[in-house]
Amino acid sequence: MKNITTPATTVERLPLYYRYLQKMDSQGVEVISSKELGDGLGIPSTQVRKDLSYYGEFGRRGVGYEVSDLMKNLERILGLDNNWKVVLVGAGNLGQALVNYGGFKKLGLNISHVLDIDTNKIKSNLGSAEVYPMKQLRTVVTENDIKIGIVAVPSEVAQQVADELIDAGIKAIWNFAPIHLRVSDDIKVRDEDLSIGLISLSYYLSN
Amino acid sequence: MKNITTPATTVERLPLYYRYLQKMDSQGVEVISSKELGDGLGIPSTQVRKDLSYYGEFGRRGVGYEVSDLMKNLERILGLDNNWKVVLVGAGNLGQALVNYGGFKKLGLNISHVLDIDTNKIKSNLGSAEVYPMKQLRTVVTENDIKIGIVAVPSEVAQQVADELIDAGIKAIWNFAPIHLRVSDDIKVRDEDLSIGLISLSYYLSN
DNA sequence: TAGATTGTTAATCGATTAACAATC
DNA sequence: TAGATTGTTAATCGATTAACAATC
Repeated sequence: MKNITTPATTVERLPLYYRYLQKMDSQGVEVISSKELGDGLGIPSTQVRKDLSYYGEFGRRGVGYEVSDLMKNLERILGLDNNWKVVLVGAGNLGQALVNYGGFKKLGLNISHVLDIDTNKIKSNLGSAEVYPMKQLRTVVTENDIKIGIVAVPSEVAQQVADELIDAGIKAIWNFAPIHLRVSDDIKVRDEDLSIGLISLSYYLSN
Repeated sequence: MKNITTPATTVERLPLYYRYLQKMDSQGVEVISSKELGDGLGIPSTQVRKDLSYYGEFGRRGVGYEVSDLMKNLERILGLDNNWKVVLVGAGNLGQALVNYGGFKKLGLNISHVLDIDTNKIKSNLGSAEVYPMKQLRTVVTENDIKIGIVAVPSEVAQQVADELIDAGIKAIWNFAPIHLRVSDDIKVRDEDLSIGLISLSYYLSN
């Protein structure tokens, strides 16, 4: 393993590997080859091996990868063993869907706190997350040492919410507002622009 | 304009251009340079020009791009003038959030029909979309000539739902289930795997 | 003409894939 | 040893960026 920078595309695939391993593990599979792993995800086996090689040598030649072992390694690599707390700002339709989305808990991630301007409007289907008014943003973030924030508010206020989150100590933002957030270099922003998916399908159907 | 295949990454950026132009247009801006457009989205001006150049020459040297003109061209390129009907399968939290997501209508796309196994469970906040039981999948798709389907059902049934949609005539699928759908080559699948976003933030915070 | 900005070429950078020695 | 599969190198492929002539 040389210390070359990992391609961004590799990072996107690691979660897929991890989740597929979870699935195989739950089915009692103990050893898996890069071919089997790749086939399950529509990814070439060469790419699976190459991706993993950025982080170490996890397999045995002639044999494959031990499922539980590779899972543990990926947990560490992806930082899932940190048990991050996550704060969600904006409890509209999308925000509520995210809180109730089952996929995160399995991954050691959970939306622990929810903020909204109108705490009354929030329906009670927010699972185990605690709900607070926007005013308490700073308190919630600092007292719980939260580093990850989700922005699910209207575009017009997204930049302001991001600024407040960063000011309170947030280091990574998952942004669902369809605007370009301006942040300093030490803050990681991940845009999840839902319109793009649907428009790109329209594009491919038309061309 | 030569006929080279357009990079997939370019297709992802076209919707961003289009939406930013809509915003500028609503603010009364009539002409915009690739620099201004790029700055608003965090994209280099060279890339903006290169992206557009795959489809034609839309600007005037020394001047820039006429906003309304470029918008019309992008509408055509993205196929937004087709006024696609879209069928959503799965009216859970996420499905409901998608139906109520305001961003699509502005783009000439709209979720016109919703399917779910349990029509009773569906709350009434599904806007103008019509709700049908799963049994009517084929009828809804064929009678309305729908080509785009959204899969927002649990992973266990996602492949089966996709198969049924394709069998009824759907050509493009927006898949929110975190599994790899197996489809023939003439079907376009766009995966929207929500876990990846959050996990990748965890990764970047840990490294 | 002087200044601005496009459209495009060529150079650079980054990601994927093929091939194969190493090794279980 | 024979068969299988990893880890890695080198070749290929694809995307971004710098530079600049064309032109308003």
